[in-house]
Amino acid sequence: MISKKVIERLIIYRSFLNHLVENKRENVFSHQLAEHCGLTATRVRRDLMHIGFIGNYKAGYRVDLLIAHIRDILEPREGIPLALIGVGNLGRAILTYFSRQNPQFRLVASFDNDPQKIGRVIAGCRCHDLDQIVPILSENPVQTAIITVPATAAQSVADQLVRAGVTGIVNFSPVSLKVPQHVAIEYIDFGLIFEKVAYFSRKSGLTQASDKPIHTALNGAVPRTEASGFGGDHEN
Amino acid sequence: MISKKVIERLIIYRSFLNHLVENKRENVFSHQLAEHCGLTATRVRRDLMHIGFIGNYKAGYRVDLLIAHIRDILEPREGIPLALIGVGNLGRAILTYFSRQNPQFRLVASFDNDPQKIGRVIAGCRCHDLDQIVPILSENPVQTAIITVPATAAQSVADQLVRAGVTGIVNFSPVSLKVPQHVAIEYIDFGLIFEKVAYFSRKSGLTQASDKPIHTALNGAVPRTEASGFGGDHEN
DNA sequence: GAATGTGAACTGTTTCACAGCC
DNA sequence: GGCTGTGAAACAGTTCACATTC
Repeated sequence: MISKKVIERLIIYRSFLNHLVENKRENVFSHQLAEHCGLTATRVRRDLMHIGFIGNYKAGYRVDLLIAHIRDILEPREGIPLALIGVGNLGRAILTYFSRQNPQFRLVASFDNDPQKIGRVIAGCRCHDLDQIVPILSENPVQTAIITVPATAAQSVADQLVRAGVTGIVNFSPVSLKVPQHVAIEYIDFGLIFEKVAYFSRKSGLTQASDKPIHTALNGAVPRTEASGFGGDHEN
Repeated sequence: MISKKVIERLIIYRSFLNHLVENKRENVFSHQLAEHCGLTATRVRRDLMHIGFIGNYKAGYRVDLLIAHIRDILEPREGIPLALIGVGNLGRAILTYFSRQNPQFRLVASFDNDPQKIGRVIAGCRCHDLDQIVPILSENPVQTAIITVPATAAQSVADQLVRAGVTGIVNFSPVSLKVPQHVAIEYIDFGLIFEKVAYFSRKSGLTQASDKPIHTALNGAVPRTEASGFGGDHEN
């Protein structure tokens, strides 16, 4: 079983590798990958060793083969089906992100309890009634769902999702959810993140060149070619 | 120096503790905190020990004292000043989040390069020209900034922020940023997160009750009782 | 010489197990 | 008995150091 951190880095590697392909680069050294992804060369080599990818003593790693190898692990098929619950401001920002970007994901359905939204197509995705999660996801099965409803509704939404067969949840609401053990869950709590970084900002300010590198580097990342960030719905 | 993970959990504890205060609860046991925050009782006790908070053998921990103790560490004053760069869909969602919620944060300024937005007040915050980051943040100093611009612009924005004295960045764009060591940085790459969870969703579906704990719990709480599903959660 | 591949050491985090307290 | 506090063990993740290959 590949750990969460390795999976994260594979995604980051792939992003940079795609970049290299566009530039017609055929090979890459571990230290180049490292440099671009904000890691050490050793860690890169460990990761590649871990997934059983073999390089070449002279030329480093074949870009195309490595991309294929990572693809085999992540199995992205033609599009990862997702469902979004909660079409508020954040939910809409996410919908927009999908409608413009990455064909890598496929938004199957969205849900909300606002009568104004139910039935409408918002950012390219039809919005259904919250109560319809189970029936609709039974017809259009989805393994992964995104929760962007208010904290008070989150647990009940999660329960429905689990009943609908969802096995992975990205939870943007600031509450801890109780889900069965087989369900993977990732928490993105903006308030928590901002406060955490603010804490270390303050410390950095005081300590200056302190004991250790401070970087929190949650996800590390890389020039994802096609993916423009996404706050900006303007320019590029 | 308190580690990132402990800081995260302190924020989570505080959230539940505030809840307890509302319900007039005066004391709390480590296993209750653990239960609610998706952790183990040992880990809670370790954290409290780590920050030097002492409980009572009979009654557990005093809620009010613990809140005060955590507040002293996080120093939230009357409001953490923040700046937002990139008023696209995500940026607006974040602005709305602040204007409705937590007086804990104070959005000092927002920036964008869209002439349609510059000069306007959006979601309660005046939007300035991207080029004005340094002068405006020099007058209204901010230690922490949020980047929600497209990937192509992210590095140049980060450079300006650093020049303006920012020591902490939350980066929503999917690129690795080069910043001086004293700058704390946290990456939130939606695409990466969705794909990661999708990966483990698939694995969970197949493996069922497999080897190891499942929850990815990027930022915090994890509903966990015991060993469950997949390879390790650690760090983030 | 400049890469990769990898055992071994190290660091950070979590859990175990149990002493001490009420 | 059920709680806290904590040394010690276990574990995961990272880095070091170096043998190996071209």
